[in-house]
Amino acid sequence: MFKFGSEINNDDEVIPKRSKKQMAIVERHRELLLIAKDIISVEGFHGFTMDKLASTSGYSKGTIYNHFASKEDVIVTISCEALKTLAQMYKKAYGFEGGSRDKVVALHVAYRIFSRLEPVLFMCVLTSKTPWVVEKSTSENIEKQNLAEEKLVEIADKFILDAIDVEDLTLAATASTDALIFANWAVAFGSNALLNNATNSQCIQRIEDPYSVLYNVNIVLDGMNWQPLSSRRDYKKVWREVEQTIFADESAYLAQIGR
Amino acid sequence: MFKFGSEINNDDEVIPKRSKKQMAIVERHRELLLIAKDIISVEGFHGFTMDKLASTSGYSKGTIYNHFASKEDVIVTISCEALKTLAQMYKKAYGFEGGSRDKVVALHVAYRIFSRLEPVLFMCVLTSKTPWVVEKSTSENIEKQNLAEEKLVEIADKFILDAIDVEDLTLAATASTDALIFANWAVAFGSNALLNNATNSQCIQRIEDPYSVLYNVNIVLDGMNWQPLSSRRDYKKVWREVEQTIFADESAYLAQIGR
DNA sequence: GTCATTTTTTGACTTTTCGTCATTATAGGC
DNA sequence: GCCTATAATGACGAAAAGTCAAAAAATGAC
Repeated sequence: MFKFGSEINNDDEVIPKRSKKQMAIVERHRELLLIAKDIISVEGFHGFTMDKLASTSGYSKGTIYNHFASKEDVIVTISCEALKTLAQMYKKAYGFEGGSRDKVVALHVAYRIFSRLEPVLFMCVLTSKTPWVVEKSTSENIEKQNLAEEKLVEIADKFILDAIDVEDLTLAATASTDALIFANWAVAFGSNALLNNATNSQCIQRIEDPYSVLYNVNIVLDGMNWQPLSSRRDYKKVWREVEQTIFADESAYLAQIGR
Repeated sequence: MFKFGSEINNDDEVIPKRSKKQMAIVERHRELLLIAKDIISVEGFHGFTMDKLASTSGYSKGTIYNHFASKEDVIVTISCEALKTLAQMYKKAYGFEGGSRDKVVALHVAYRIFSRLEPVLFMCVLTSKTPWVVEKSTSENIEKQNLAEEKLVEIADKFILDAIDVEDLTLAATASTDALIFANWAVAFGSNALLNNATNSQCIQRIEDPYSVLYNVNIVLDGMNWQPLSSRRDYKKVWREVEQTIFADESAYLAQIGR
């Protein structure tokens, strides 16, 4: 469904001239990430070993280690690509026809769909934030991940600036757009992380509502006084509309595999 | 500062009769967890090995494995104890003299202080939610962790029920207390996880406000329409008051070590 | 096309650490 | 003081991470 590092024709990725050989290396890099993802999804993080990655891909261990500094580095790299994929989905959400708040809802739909569509990628992002992984990755890779994260923040920024522009949202003197992004990010990250992982928690089982993320999002956006408030507009409908228009393929696929 | 599993005289822990030998085992269990925490805090999750735990504690490897099924099991057990410690802090927060919303602020102060005071414990909770760890722990231990989590939820429930009682908060027909707990939990979990881990994120660096968690909490509580709204009461002051009264010792300690 | 040079690949090897288990030690009842 | 159940030990096997000298392949000058 998603291709790692597929070079979408957007201005924010400068593609340097590469020799045929270097192209092959880049190609293999992608291939390896894809295989790694598959192994993780079938055998878990522990079942995923560098030996397995080597034997499954058909390359030798040394070659694998030419691409990645460590096993953990593979995880961080996957997380980077995941963030790039997410960025694409955010851009798509930005294109949703609707009010400024509708668009933010679309953004959260994108995040939720992503987390269900690619649980392994989502887990990689989560796991990459863990010292267990950070401790063993190269600083360059961590840097790359931060950059990818920053791009995501930039996109999120546009949603907020637009809302301020059309006066659906007023920035309090004390708050920055960063603070608002942070609030959205925190609630989305927290909600999705808990929903995807703490599924054996009684509290979360009791909710079992497909719109529980939306409830939290509504609370946060109402709290920001982002117009129109949830009492005056049916955001469940908006959520569904987003699912059925710009993310129709993804939603259909999710429904089909029953997730 | 905190003792693992210190048997506080509360009704929710039944202490069965134990022989002297069994007492010694329980005692050692605590000792081992404390040592494990120290190793992790100094050498990280990778520097923490079962051999090191054995040699540092002076016990043999076999004995260590009598206590814990695996390395990951140690993490989950620490996380359990962390949740119990947190529960104590939540109870303390519940005792804060003030309105229902003041108390919730106290609850979030507790969470924030805990995450700064015991970053390793906090990381263990986060890491325990990761498949990397879950995959390798015994199901009993995971069950224990869920139970500990559920107790936390029970305490949180009281804050909300009280607020409904005094009509500071009205439960919408669609929402359950679980949903409200989930919203608070998600924002607290997300905010603290991101603040503690994504410190190299530009977006988060730009915030650098000690009250950024409070901003998010205010947004969420305002969004729930929890009275009095943040526009009508200075919750920064409440936050400070909580820090300086019921968590005075912890705050002083944090200030002292500059964290 | 060929040879020299650079780059890449390989997989055997070392190291590390997890987890096991047969053996040894100990505590406590009689 | 003896006996049995329980716990402790650490040598050992297995698994996986990570390394590196040697082999192979690509490149480019002539």
